[in-house]
Amino acid sequence: MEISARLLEWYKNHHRSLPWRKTRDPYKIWLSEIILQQTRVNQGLPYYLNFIETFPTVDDLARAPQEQVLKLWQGLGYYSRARNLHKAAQQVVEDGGIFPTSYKDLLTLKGVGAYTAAAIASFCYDEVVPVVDGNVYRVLSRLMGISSPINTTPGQKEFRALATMLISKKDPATYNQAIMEFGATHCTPKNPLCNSCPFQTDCVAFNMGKVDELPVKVKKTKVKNLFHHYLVVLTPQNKTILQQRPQSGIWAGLYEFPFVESIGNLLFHELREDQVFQELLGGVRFRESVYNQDPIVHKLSHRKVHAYFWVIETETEIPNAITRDEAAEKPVHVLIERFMREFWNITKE
DNA sequence: AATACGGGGGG
DNA sequence: CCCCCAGTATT
Repeated sequence: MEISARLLEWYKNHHRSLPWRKTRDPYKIWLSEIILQQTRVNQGLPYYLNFIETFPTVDDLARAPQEQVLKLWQGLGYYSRARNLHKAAQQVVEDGGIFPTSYKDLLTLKGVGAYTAAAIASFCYDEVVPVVDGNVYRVLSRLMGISSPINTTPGQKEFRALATMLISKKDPATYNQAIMEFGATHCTPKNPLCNSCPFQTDCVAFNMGKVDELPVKVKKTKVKNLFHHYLVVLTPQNKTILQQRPQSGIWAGLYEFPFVESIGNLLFHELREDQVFQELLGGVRFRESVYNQDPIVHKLSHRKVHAYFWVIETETEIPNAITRDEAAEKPVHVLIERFMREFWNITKE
């Protein structure tokens, strides 16, 4: 039997029931695909449900304030996805509220690349274009015994060509779902279920005992250390200060407490002399206390943030200070979210 | 062709 | 600790 036919047969018996598989609404498909970029189903699912409930249509999403979109995205990571999502919704609305209906046209949407365009085009419009995601690389590299690195241009070109040959022309939508689902739940990165695999006799990697060596990836992200000394201002009226991060770079556009960045550890008197501290609190009387003596380490794939939180209780009000409730409305990254949750529970009267 | 961009889960 | 995840945009 053809590869595609066996994949479809496997999928029929083993697929999970997921909300975005019950619809052909391009808005919902698109939203789910953006959320699922570099994100596992279990992590993305609650966000998907929340978005659909808050923004039932692309029009609702397009008209929302960007900050609301970011707030709903809070905790998911890769926040440019949320900004691009919002932008793309506005693109669609400006075009009359109808999504592009071809792979080529879908690529014009912000945040929609080769994978996502193929997913929407096949799922919604039965266009015969293969999805090539992490699952597909893994399944195909093992099945065919291909050791070309999956993160180089020649390697990706090779896998794309292969995927184009294998896709079912009769049912590209289900085929694309099937190969990804097979990679996600059966041909997994670690401990794949080879003993119950419909491709066992054909799988080159299995027959050569190289399942755990494929796919091949060539990279190593080096981690950069960052030291952030956050200034948690508390005024007599129990207000605090949040500031917005720049519109580019890590955590772009999210909010956090003002902070002093350093090369390593810092004593309070050094912190106090820093320009950031002076511009924020110069001339103000306060009482300081450190919230955490040891750094709170927040690890990302390419950063390791060593965070210290200093509580600065001022004797007078500070301009631009906001209430606790107002602060809770701002989109923040996970490091700040966790601190706020702990700290506000502690200081709750 | 490389690098930046989050956060969580599995082994 | 290291790897991976329904990738994309930018340099």
